[in-house]
Amino acid sequence: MEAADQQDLSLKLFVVLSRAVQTITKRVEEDIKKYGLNPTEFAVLELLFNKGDQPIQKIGEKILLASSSITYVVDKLEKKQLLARKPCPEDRRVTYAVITPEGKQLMASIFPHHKAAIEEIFGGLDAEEKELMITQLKKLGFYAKGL
Amino acid sequence: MEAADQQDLSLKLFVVLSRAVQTITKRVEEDIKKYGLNPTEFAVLELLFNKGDQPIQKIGEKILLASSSITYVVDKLEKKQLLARKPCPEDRRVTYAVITPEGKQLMASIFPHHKAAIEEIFGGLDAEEKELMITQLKKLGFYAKGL
DNA sequence: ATATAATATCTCGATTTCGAGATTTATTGT
DNA sequence: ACAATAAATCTCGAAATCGAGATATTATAT
Repeated sequence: MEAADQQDLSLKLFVVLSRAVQTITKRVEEDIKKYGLNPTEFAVLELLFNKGDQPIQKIGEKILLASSSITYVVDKLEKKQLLARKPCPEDRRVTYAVITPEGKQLMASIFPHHKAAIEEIFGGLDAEEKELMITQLKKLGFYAKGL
Repeated sequence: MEAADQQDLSLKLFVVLSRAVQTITKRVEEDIKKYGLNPTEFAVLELLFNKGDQPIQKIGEKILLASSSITYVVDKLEKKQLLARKPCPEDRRVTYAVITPEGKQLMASIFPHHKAAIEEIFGGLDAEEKELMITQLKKLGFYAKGL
């Protein structure tokens, strides 16, 4: 194949990928908004809910957010009483974000609906197609990351 | 397959998809930043460069940006002399965004590098795999949009 | 013909995110 | 032990985006 055609194919994939993700993300955000949270707040709570308490620093790494942004989101969730800050005794530079009982309760009531919503949004593909896409996306992401 | 497993699979696909796109987007944005533009500015200029002059309204539809945000971006590009506003004589509600010679020159010098950068970023898949992924993503996006 | 609807753009205030740099604490090298 | 370096968090100002609503113009329905 010509090099120019290859480039056009990659460009097209990039466009289609961006479009699909924008559409899907919009749907997911609509779903999350129903629960009174924005996507970032939800991501933080989901992390704490499913993976346990985290140093504030780690949250930023996991959900790819700048440290200053994390401070902002954690402040908001703290005001909403959905999480609390807890100083780390071993390393006094570190502060843990700890999900509160209210936060747990909220997530426990939200998460099943959230999963069902995503299942619906991804209904365009069957199980086998999803498996394959996961494999291919991992390959793609892995390669892009290593550049 | 159990319904719960299906949900887990969709959730996993959502996570992998989001991650891959975040990684890829970050690479592409790094590339664009080199040219002194942010992703939105680039998207607007690319649209005008490749598809010709557009009513401001249309730009928002194409790149999925709120009208107030379009005004902001067009203002910035106008200040940079990369585009100009031109009133539409037939419909006086409409203002066209018109790429300037400087804008064209910039895009002409940027676009080949941009395409090459994307080709490199998507190097993890061969042509056949890209074709398939395009097909599947379209299916996914089409379905999600129709919900 | 005229009132009503719709459309295109813009303004304004609020939200979210970022980057640079400050502060505090821990680790490392000498 | 001490200085230099690294790490975690926060503050601050700027940038980008949004939604609600204002304004001007066009289209529609009576």
